[in-house]
Amino acid sequence: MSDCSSCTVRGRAICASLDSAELAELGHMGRRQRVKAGHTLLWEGDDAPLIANVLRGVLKLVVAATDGREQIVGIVFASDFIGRPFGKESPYRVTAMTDSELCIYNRSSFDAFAEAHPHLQHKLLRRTLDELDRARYWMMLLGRKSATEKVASFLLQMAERLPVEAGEPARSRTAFELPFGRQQIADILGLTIETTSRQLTRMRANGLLDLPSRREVVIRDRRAMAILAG
Amino acid sequence: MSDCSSCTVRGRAICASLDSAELAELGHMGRRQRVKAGHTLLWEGDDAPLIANVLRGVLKLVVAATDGREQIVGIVFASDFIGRPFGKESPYRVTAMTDSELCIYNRSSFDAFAEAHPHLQHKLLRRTLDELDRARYWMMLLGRKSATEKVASFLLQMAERLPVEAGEPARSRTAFELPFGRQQIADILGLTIETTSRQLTRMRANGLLDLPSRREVVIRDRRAMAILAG
DNA sequence: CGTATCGTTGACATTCCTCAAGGGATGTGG
DNA sequence: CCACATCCCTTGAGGAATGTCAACGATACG
Repeated sequence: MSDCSSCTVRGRAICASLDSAELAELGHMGRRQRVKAGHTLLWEGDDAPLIANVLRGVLKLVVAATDGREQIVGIVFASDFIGRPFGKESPYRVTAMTDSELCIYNRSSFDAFAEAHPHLQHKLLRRTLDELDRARYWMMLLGRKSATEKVASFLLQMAERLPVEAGEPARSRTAFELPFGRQQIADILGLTIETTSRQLTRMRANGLLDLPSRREVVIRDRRAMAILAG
Repeated sequence: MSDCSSCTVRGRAICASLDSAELAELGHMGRRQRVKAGHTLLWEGDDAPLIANVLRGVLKLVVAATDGREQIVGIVFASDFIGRPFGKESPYRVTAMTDSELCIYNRSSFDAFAEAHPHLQHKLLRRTLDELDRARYWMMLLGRKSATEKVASFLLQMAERLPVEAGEPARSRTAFELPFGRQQIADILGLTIETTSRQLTRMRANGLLDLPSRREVVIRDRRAMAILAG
């Protein structure tokens, strides 16, 4: 992998902190890999031997209870990174939700490289802080919001966070295609698939939404949706 | 504040990464401050003008919904740090739960110092990664566990994380005093105070617990508790 | 066209929350 | 030292929200 300079996420990923010499060095250590939707990269309790940048696709981070109940604890988009730098085992499973393309590094090499490149660590730190804020907001949603509020919050957040395809305005977007099905929405919100489905059906009945196909969503009344989100 | 070398959390806080010259420089920037239980240091939406190390005491990070429902999204113990380095507003309220002692820095000075001291950023990064893992585990608890499982998990985690007083073995501890009341336990677990109380009462009735006083807990059957925790 | 997967809907069960009352500890003033 | 107030916790009864189980419908795919 030598063409980091033409990378699709160059400028957005943590590598943006590197100059071209450093980039060449890092590029030498990494390899590009495609993974199919459904493929699991890292298992819960694994020694987490890899760090990766996401070039394309959407992945989920999953924590499972002993009896199989699952909670999605993070969603990873293009330009985000995956893995647990500095030697701890992965506390969650990482699974691709769509066909994805990654830029993978051996963890120990990556760690060593990071130690030697403070700018990279700085980027990592900022990203991790942002991710922590997001996780904490989500804790409030999981602990304190009703099913309706959860679904409304989820849709609004997806409208903002979902990667924009070719030349749409990012903020005002109101129609989008979710990269996941009902069960996965339920696993994100800490609900059952049935409750999730009923909430969506009701929102459609109330004219807040259109659901043109299984995974497409059109928010018709953003204002009302924001009120529902609590 | 000049006696960082004799600091109670020297060696455990992020400052452990600094040599004595650097420590002196940082010590120059900071000031010690005591805060009373109940005092709020940082408000949700604040510009988060400070970074602090906790020398003593326990603080909570709280996210509130628009209507006042509260979720505790983090608990901060001695040697942990508070605040949002690198310029974002605080997404949560920070309130002392016990009388506490802090070592406070102006954020912009701290940021500048951190930029110049990669070791410090490295420590910050490691801590933030650990905290993120903890937050994500808690997301699973909030989204997928029952009231009983939540309370049991909470007690076990407190037995491990609560600071140890004078010369007790850290791991095997089974009796401890919680630094918070029932309402705050409820706010940590995403439950109501009544449900929390009922769970504790039931565990006591089943011989899993003793509750010698309002805030004291003695785990009598750790094994059974671990099973209840799911 | 048939089959598998996913989503929706309904009936019912359960958990947890809400509202209300009472109990126990702690602190204060008399 | 006692009476009283306050705060926090516990307990109970009833209800609402969500989960469970089951059947059916729709969509995608071979």
